[in-house]
Amino acid sequence: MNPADLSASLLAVVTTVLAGRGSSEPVTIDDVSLDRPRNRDHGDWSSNIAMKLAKPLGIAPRELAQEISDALAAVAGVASVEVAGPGFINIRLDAAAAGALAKTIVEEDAGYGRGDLYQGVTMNLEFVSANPTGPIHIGGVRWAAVGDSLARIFQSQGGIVTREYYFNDHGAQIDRFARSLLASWAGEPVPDDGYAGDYIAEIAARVVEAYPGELETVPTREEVQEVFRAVGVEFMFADIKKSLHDFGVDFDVYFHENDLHETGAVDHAIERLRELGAIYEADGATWFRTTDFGDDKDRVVIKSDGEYGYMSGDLAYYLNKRERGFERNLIMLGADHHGYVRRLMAMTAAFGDKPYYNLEILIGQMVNLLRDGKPHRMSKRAGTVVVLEDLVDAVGVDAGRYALVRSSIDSQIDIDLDLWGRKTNDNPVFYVQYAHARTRAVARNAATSGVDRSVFDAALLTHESESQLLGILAEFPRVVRQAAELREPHRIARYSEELAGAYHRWYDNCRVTPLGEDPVADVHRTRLWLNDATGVVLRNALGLVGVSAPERM
RNA sequence: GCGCCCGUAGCUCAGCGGAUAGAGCAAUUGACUACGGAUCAAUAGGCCGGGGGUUCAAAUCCCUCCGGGCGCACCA
Repeated sequence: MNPADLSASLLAVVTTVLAGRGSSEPVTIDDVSLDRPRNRDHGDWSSNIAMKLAKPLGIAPRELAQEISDALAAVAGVASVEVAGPGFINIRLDAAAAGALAKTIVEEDAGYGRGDLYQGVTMNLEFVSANPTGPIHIGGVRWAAVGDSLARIFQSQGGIVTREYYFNDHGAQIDRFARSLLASWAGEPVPDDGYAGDYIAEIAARVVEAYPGELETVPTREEVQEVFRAVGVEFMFADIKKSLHDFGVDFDVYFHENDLHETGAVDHAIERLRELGAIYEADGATWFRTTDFGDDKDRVVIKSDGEYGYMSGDLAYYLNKRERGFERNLIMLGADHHGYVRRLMAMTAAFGDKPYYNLEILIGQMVNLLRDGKPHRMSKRAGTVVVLEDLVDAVGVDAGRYALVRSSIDSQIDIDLDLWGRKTNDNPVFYVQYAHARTRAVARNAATSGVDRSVFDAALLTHESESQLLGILAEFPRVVRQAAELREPHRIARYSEELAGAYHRWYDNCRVTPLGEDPVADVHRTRLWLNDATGVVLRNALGLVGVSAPERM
């Protein structure tokens, strides 16, 4: 008896009760929501369906609740049902029905928690997309952790996911980068609009190293700058890729903006909009009438000097993704880009697509890194650069990813490098990882002591801490689904902490291996199933946030 | 001025209409000749920024004010 079964039973009961009252009120599985009450006195599961339906039916909530309750009590696996408060229906399962889940989980193993929310849906997740003009700053790193986790979650819901990195090798920022490299090489000061930072000198030196003694022979300064541009970008980009890879994030597609221009995709996109009547000329420029689709001002796509406006690349890129067959396109940006949402949604609508469906923009708030309680400034342009490697050096991949993924992207977060670098119990990631390592240690001890999984009798899982643990294990598939629907990986992380806590409490109360000379009994064998089930779910949960589940720590 | 996000325990943060608002850390007190003490048990700590409204029920939804962060180009 898992929550889905119980929901189905409840729905059947409610439908019958309503029919008996001559009501044709339509009720679906989504209406009969079941909650796990905080307070254990309120049962294993609780439903507010009676309070929701009472009003339209004109019945007293408690009266309706009682009727549903009486019918539900007869369902197999349900130990008791009572009506409480204003009309809550509190359900208690018998131990065997609740405990059966432990076996199910062990058998489903990596499959437990998967769902079919996005079965067969093609999804493109674009994130990080930092320009190769410097190291990735912490905002990009947040998305590396969260975006990759989202990808894993969508995949676990059957989505066909492409992780994509859009990189701008076309615009003026790259020009500035190239000029900065050139200036560094020539021993000149940083150009006014150039990039500072030690990495510029480093990259310049590597370019020189790649062409020993040759740069001096290049006739014009422009040509030298071209070398720095082409080779410098390549080096920078290779560094970025490697940093991300070391962080456990690999992309399926690295998309170059240049390709859009070279293949004429930009003109193609503008022509398409022109056919749709969304383009006009004014003040010598070409405009996209985004205000027809909810934007607050129209946007330039070809400037009066003949150059493409910034948005033209976005138009072409979006069309390109659609032409590549992606149904759902998600773009993850920092809070400093939230102003783009409206115009991109206008674009989506102008192309005849569905805003917030075919295209979604996720906005992540800023991250502050603290060291010794003092903020680190993060800007490629300023001297103090905090890069992915710094984070990994300070706290490691697991703690870094976990710290970034355990908070809602709507919240600005402060990450204390000292705290997250600590390998002690004030670091939540270790609390969870330790719980997993402990399930493995218990399993090893069980094997040594002759406890195996040859017997499973769920009715023996009667301890309060076992019922708590089972309740939390049962919730995992819903948590994953919800994380997918809401694009909120932090729910998985928080869930894993809750599960780890319940496991530690269970461990404290219920032994898997018998004490001393006590004989191995069925209760020990059955508990081993529960222990292993917890290990499976912790591993699956950590996997979804890209954090390792160690066998030992 | 307009727009997006945030304001919950000392700190970092959960809580997409439900019952007595939670976790971790920090504080205080306990538990190891018991499967790993990186653990557990207990205590203490809150006008959920203020004020209105909707609802049987609001931290949650709506309005408004205050406070903080980030944006509002023919720059990318």
